[in-house]
This record gives sequence, C-alpha cells and structure tokens, in this order.
Amino acid sequence: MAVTKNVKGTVETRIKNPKLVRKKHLLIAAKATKLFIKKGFSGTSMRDISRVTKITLGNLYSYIEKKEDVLCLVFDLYHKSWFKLLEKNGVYKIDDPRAQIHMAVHTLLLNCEAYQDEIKLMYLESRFLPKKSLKIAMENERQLILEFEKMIRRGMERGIFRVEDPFYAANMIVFQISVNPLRGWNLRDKYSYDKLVNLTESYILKALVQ
Amino acid sequence: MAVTKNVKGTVETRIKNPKLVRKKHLLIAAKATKLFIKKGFSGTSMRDISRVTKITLGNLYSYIEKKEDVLCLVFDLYHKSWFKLLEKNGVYKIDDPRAQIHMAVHTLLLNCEAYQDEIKLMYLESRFLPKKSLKIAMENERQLILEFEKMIRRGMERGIFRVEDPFYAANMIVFQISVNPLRGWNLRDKYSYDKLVNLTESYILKALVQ
DNA sequence: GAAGACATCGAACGTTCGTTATTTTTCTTA
DNA sequence: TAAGAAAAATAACGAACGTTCGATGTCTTC
Repeated sequence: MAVTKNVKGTVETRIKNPKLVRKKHLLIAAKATKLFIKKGFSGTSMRDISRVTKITLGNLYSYIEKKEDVLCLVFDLYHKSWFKLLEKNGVYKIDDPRAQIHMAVHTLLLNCEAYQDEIKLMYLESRFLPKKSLKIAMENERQLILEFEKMIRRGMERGIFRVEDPFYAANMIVFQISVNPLRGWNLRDKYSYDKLVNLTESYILKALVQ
Repeated sequence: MAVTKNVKGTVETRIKNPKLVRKKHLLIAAKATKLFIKKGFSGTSMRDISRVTKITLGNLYSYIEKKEDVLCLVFDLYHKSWFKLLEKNGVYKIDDPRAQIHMAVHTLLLNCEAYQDEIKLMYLESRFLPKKSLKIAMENERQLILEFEKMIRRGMERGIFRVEDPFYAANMIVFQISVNPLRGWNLRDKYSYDKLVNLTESYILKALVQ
C-alpha cells in the first residue's frame, strides 16, 4: 500500500511561530472556502480574504507567498484521506463483499454530508491548483477507486457480484458518491439526506449483484 | 409537454444588421469557450476575448453589453435541447422500455463525445450565469430527467424494470451520462470512447432491471 | 460622388487587482 | 524596563481590469 501523501507543508511562510502559523492557516482556509464557493477562486480577491479573516492585507502575505497558496490551504483542510476513513470504520474487516461495499459507501456518504459545499469546491476549482498539488489530490481519489476495485473483484471471485469491468464500476461508484454535492439542487428538496443515502446505497449495489 | 425555452435573445446589441450580429455572436461564443475552459470565466478578460476573436475591445461592446453576456452566448451555443434530440432519433417510438432507455442513453452519450469540454464548462461555470439564464438552463435538464422517469415507469408497469424510486434513478442516469466529461481523466486513457459508451450503457441498465 | 447611416477603432477612464516595502506595534527575555 | 526580535499595520507600486467615448473608416443610396 502506497503511503498517502499530504498536500500540507507546501505553503511557505515568513512567520516563525509554528503554532501561530497553523492557527492562521486554518482560519484563512476556513474563511476562504466560503468565498471560493460563492465567487470562485479567480473571482475572490486577496482583499476579500483579508476582510473576512480580519488579517491585514500586508500581514496575509506573512503567511503565504501567493494567492494560489490560499487555494492549497483550502485543499489541505478538506483533503481527507478517504482510504484511512474506511480503515478506521472497520470496512476492511468485513468478510461479506456485499456488506463490505455497502459499509464503504455508507461511510463515505455520511462523511460527505457535512462537506457538500467543500467537495463541490474541490471539483470546481481543482483546475487552479498548481500542478504538483493537483497531482497529490488526484492520487488520493485514484487510491480510493483502487480500493473499490479490489472489493468488487473479491465479490466476483465469490460469485456474489457480476460486473463487466471492475475498474470502470469502481470509478462509477466513487462518482456516484459525489452525486449529492454536485447535483443536490434537484434532489435535496425532495428527499431527506438519510433517504438519499439509502437510495444511493441500494442503487450502487444493484448494479453490482448478478 | 412544456415548451423548451431558449436562452437566445437575451443578449442586446448596438449593431443593426442581424446577420452580422449572428455571425459575430457565434464567433465570440466559439472562441470564448476555449478560453473559459482553460482559465475559467472570471479568469478570462475581455482583452483575452478581443485577442482571440480579433474583434477590437471597443467593438466587442457593440455586440454585447456586459462580460456576462459572453457567458450567455456560450451557453446558447451548446444548449442543445436534449429532449428534441431524443425525439429526432426516434426514441419515443420504441416500444420495449429496455431498448428505449438503451437507445436514449446511447444517443446522448454519442452526442456528448464532441462536446466534452463544453459540457464540463457548463457544469463548472453555470454559477456565473445571471439568474434568469441559469433557470432556463436548468429547466432543460429537469425536463430530460422527467423523460427518463417516464420511460422507467413504463418499464416498471410492464414488469421489466424494478427500481426503488424512478425519479432518483432518472437523476442518476442523467448524472452518469456526464461521467465522461467530468471524470474522463481517469478513464479516457484506459478505454476507447466506444468501449466507454458500451460500459456506461450496460452499467446503467443493470441498475434498472430486476 | 456627396450624404448619412453604420461599423470599427484606439485611447482613455476610474477601479481594482496581486504584491511589496516600510513603519509601527506587540511580545519575549534578560 | 530596556533591547531586540517577531508580528501587524499602513501605504503604495505597477499592471490589468471592465467599460465608455469620440474619432475614423466603410458601406449604401440617391
């Protein structure tokens, strides 16, 4: 298993106190997220960020080097290691492939709920990340897909799943998990989130079993 | 069946000759699309648009009123009426619901191929549309979902499909059709487009049949 | 070919942008 | 509490932004 790299540590700073840096970086990322969601990365100015963080424009540049860095900080903040989340919830201990995938999807969906806007943001604004950070962010997702592919293959060997192409199916599953952040506008007012989770789970599983 | 409204006609111009307006609007939209894809709407300047269209900055404003109008022109250009596309391809004449949905998905997927970037663009930049235009754009998609819901219900009545919630399933199908533009980076180099179309079709159908 | 409508152009407007350099305040430590 | 380091605040830079305007060029029509 490849080590999950973190985007963190890419943003250089002029401030010496590391605790202070962490605190302000967190503040900047959290506040900037809301701005980026509303106005996009290019549409948000450093002065906007200065205003909402209450950090003076000049002082902001003590904690970052370029505007781009703010976007990196945002991605750091929400860059959960999905793989680790699955491990923590005991997904890999489940023997029955059906129950295992169900649990994996369930775990990720619940985790998505609190971060809908942020996930959408990462879909919309990832293209403005510096190449290096973008690669790291995509690697995380690729790894998640790989995990699903493994689970699907296990289910196929046991004759529980029947899928034309496990890699493609794994891609679809990860894609479908992001349906709520990306397409919620049409679904949210019709279903409760619990209902949505249920529907997504069974819809995904239905496409796997034979 | 509700009439499909068009975004067109919302952009006012100072030029009198309507043929000239149409021609230049087309040029502006086509060239701006590529810029918006690369740099986003906010990241693209009027001077950028002027440069690639070879229309002087001042003259550009003879054909539009605001920068926003360029985005509207882009949406006009690629705003296919999906519903009409299905009708044109004889989807509604197909009796067998399974074959019907298969044909509908197939038609849309093939039509997507040539417009991958543009579809992605509409996902990414629709939030910068003026409210009125945004509403029209979403109405088109809502209508497509409704059509799929109808087809699914027909299949359920005949005992061919078994779906927990037809409206949700219809949403998922439309979402899955856009998998290539939105997630192609992970799939495109592994599969040919034909293969991808095949996989998507059978994956969608598998989740419908009982 | 003169007149007048139409289209195009170049230059400029006032703002706002990302970023930096310098000064002022605050904190730490002896 | 003085001294020196660290952090914050201020003000400014040049460049680029969306938009406007008046002059210039190019057609049509008689």
